[in-house]
Amino acid sequence: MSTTAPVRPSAARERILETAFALFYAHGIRAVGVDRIIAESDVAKATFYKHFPAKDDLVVAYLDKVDGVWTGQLHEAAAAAGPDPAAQLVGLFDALRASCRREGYRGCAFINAAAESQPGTAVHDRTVAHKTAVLSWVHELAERAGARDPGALARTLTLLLDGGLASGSLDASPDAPDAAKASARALVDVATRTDGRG
Amino acid sequence: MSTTAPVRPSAARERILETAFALFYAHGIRAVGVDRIIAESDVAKATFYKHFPAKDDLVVAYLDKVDGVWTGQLHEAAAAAGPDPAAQLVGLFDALRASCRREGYRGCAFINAAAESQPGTAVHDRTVAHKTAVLSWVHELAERAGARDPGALARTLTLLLDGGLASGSLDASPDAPDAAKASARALVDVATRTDGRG
DNA sequence: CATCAGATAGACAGATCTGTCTATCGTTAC
DNA sequence: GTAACGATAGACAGATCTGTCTATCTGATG
Repeated sequence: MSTTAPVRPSAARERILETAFALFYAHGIRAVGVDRIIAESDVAKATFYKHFPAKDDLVVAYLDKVDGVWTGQLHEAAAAAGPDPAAQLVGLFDALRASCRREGYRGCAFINAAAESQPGTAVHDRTVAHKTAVLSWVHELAERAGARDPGALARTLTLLLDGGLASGSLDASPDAPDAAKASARALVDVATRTDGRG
Repeated sequence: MSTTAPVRPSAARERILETAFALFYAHGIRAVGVDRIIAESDVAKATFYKHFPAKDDLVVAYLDKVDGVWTGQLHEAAAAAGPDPAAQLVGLFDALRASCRREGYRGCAFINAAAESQPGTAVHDRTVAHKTAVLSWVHELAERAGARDPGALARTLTLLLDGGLASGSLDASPDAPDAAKASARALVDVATRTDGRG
């Protein structure tokens, strides 16, 4: 029993973060007060402010958590497409489809957070950092796929991805992710063709 | 002088809407209180609530205004590309580039509003209505361009557009709109090619 | 047993938010 | 001139928000 003691990142903190994860995403950041998070995570107010001195600290931690989850899904979807980098560039769009189909889907948490924050703040910076990381990961994939212009291909694919994420919650029809994937396939194909007909 | 009397949509109302337009877009909807709008538009509180019984009514009017402006820019950019519908489908992306370059650009007002509202509310519905209208306009253009699958092409192009709008404010580099336009050209080309090689 | 860190409950302060209400002032129309 | 209307200034209510603080409890470690 005492074996797992050293690794205990505070159950209360974990509960707060879990509650914030659900509430911030479902209702927006400003719409959810710390009082509600405190109540729903069964935590004392002093405990909350001990772990997160200000609400924005919690928001950044929330974005860190979303980053971990979403990046993981992206990588898994890419890996599931097999070893070929070009196929992975297409396969990652399966993560988009899965997300959009999820109950309570409400768009990209980062774009949403950016909509509620100002440039120069820690929250906004965290959003930019996430988008930059995704772009550079796709870029690397595009390079390994042998794209003629990996930068342009990566840019286009992330645009499609962001568009799908953003409009996925504004659109009843579920064909947006499919359209995104189909276009991604066409664009990857054109960008990696070697016969010069691209 | 009495000639223009019948058409006087209240100067105070216009001032309120103008102020809301600037503040809501720059700071987000929840971040701007009605008190601030009242103060900066030099209007009495009773006047404000006479024209907009609740804040949400002003938000919807704000989105109406944005819709008018943005749709106009979109149509103008398309028209500037000439009479060919296929060229217009590509040309409309010039509106994206112009928007992203504008000082104080902070993404798509509709996506931002959706991030701060709940499905089922008037504000959220207004956002969906805008996106639907843009999609059907692009769809019509795609049909006139003779696309094999106008629905798929329209969907893809609006995804690119939304992606550009959403990430335009999260990205220091200004090449996103150019990449979107280049991809749009490639996709339109493939979708309207008649030699069956698409 | 003693100590100390982390958690708890909740009062409190100060700001801010939406929305209501009263009382007054000009201007226009009849 | 007078009635009606739009606008003004600003007090007010009631809720909610972030953040602080005190006092107490619990459980593990020395």
